[in-house]
Amino acid sequence: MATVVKARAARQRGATEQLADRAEAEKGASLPLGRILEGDCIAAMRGLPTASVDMVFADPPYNLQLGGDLNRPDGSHVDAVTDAWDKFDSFKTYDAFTKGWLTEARRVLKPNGSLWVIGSYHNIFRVGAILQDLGFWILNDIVWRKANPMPNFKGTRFTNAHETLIWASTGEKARYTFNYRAMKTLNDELQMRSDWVLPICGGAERIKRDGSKAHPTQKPEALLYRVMLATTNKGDVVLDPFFGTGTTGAVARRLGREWIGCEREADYIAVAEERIAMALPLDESALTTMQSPRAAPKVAFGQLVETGWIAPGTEIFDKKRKFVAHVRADGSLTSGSACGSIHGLGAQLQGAPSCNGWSFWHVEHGGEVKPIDALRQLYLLATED
Amino acid sequence: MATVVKARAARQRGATEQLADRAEAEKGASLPLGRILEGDCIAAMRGLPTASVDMVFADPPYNLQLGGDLNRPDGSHVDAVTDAWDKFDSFKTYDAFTKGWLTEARRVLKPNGSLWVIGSYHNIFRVGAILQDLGFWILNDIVWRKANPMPNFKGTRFTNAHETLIWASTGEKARYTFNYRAMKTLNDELQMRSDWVLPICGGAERIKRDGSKAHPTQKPEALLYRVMLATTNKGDVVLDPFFGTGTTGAVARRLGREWIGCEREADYIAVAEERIAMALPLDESALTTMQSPRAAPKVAFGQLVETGWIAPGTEIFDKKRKFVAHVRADGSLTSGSACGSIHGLGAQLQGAPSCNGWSFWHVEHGGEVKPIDALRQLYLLATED
DNA sequence: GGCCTAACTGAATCCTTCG
DNA sequence: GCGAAGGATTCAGTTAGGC
Repeated sequence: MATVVKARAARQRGATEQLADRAEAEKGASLPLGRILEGDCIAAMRGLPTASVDMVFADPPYNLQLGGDLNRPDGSHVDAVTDAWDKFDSFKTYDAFTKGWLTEARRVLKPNGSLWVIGSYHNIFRVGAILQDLGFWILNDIVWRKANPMPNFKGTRFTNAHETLIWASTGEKARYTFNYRAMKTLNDELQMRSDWVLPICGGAERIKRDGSKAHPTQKPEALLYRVMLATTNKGDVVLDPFFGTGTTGAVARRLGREWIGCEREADYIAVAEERIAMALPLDESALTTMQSPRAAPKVAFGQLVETGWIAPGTEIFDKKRKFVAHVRADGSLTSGSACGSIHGLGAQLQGAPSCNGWSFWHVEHGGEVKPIDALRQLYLLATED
Repeated sequence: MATVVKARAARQRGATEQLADRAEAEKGASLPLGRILEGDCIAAMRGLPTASVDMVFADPPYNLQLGGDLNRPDGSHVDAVTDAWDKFDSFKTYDAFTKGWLTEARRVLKPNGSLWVIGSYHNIFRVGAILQDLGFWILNDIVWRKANPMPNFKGTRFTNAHETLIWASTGEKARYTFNYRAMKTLNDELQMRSDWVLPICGGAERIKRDGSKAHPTQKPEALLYRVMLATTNKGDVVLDPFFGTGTTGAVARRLGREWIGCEREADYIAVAEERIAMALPLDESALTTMQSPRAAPKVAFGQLVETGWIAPGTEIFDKKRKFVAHVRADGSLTSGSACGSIHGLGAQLQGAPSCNGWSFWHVEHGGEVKPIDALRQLYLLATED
């Protein structure tokens, strides 16, 4: 089904863009898809071609600046992030590091690709400001509201119960991917909001080695699932510069996306490779998602007239029958001295800046009053392959 | 009650600090308490003594950078923030402005005072980075989750459903005020989290002049109420450099805090003065409406799919197995050529006007057939706060 | 007054394609 | 790059008016 959609999309696109597609495919052949590049992520990204990936998901070090040890009220010790990779001398050092990897990420991204970064209040403000300075255009900030956060044991602050993600395109005019309909469906037919309630990663999902957690900041797969479903298409290439134990890779594989990871620590790489090998790709039918009308085949109103679904001369009207118009042979409408397309005349009569004629105009059909969009749906069903 | 706390605090502190308190009290006499300083806030703050206020609450311009007009799907026009005070040439200009007022705020704050700033993704990352650069120490970032945000009318992004507040002390070692007990009580004996669900300011609370809103971005009093209750004591001095229509002043008066405002626009000052004069100190009945109920644990079907409780591709069916469908990656269902949400497809297949998908659809789970609602209950139990 | 429905509103970086 | 035309797009809450 997804291939059908893709083929249809290709048919509707110009020859130039198809050539670009082929060029991309060839470049893709040289991309290290499904591989973890060992070493510093900036160096690793330098080896990737410019404008070659569709999305970057980054979970950089948070620069937590933790003080001494922390104990719970019962005296037990809290296992904090004390790894060397989270240590920076100063904000200046952290900023330079951030600017470095963001610059490479920007180069590697396709013009219509997008960037995701996750962080906490320790680092996210610096990351956000720097990515704006580099020319990224913020589309949303997303709050991951943790269903079960660690409490503040000392009672000195509010429970830190969320993390922040930034979603950004490469620039103001970029045409990024957003699967609006799939998100709306995922959220019980309400628009998906900028605050996401998801549990933290624990239980069976949390990877352990020798009885303790394999990585201190493993993200839940559900988070990556929503990110990828929302802002990539099947077959897209997702790059994660801070791969860790490979959550991005595991979810990408499940969702039929390609992936590339960068990681410095050999231990994490070993865990990630084993983990991704076990991730089961979903089959085609499960991967199909609800499509926006934007992606559906276009039906012009004139087509319904030509094929006899609506006869020329038919009277059509708005829901309250405040306005009445007649259909002409070319699919245009007349109402008194005014005329125009279904959209244009609807807007004109209402004095509105725009109007969706498909839902505005109604017609009597089989004894019932229906919006003309209902006829379009019937037409589509009847002419389906 | 608050005085008791204060007395205890005084007893526990040294003689030097008590002297400092007395010095502060004398300085306080010269502070323009309960007054709105007209003009630019940086200039106004320069007239205030160093280390003289206990808290700064700032709601600076967000630098929204809006494009053209926006209309709702019904054709109505969205009344946007187009005021001159929100216009900046560039990020550089905005940063300089931000650094200017934050520097003065820092000087005016007492060593153990704290700073609050509210913003959106347009500006908050810049504000956060700059205040860190100035030496402020972030204590929490707080997410105001709007119960009723404006939707994204064009379906191009996630609904921007929150704003972010930063709470910071003057430095890492500062002994800031945090009324832990009061917050826990306000939150039904659970620690107050970093995400607050509150309605936007509307209805009777929204101040109008000549039938239209007096200020485009009036904040709800409930927000200020929680901020002040959490991080100031009775009698503390609260400074608001962007006073607007005086929400900070009105809440300060009600809660027995002193306040100082800065505001450039004479129109806003007039509104604020009238408003604060009418604010009744400690209106207990209003207090109850301030306590928002905890976010209703609403779970969308898609969330069960994302979190792996129901895998994409899973077969689900009605009780009599008359209808069978398969789950897709976005939480939609397919059955033959039909597809839709759990509710929509259920209705469609039965030819019914509506259907409760949660009780209609069943799934095999642990060898038993259960309605999917049972899985939702399990999920809720597992992720409960 | 009470109930029902229509109209209105909110810090918003809010379309796409073709000529 | 720009203008014109096609056509896709909303949620929770309050207020006002009709009956």
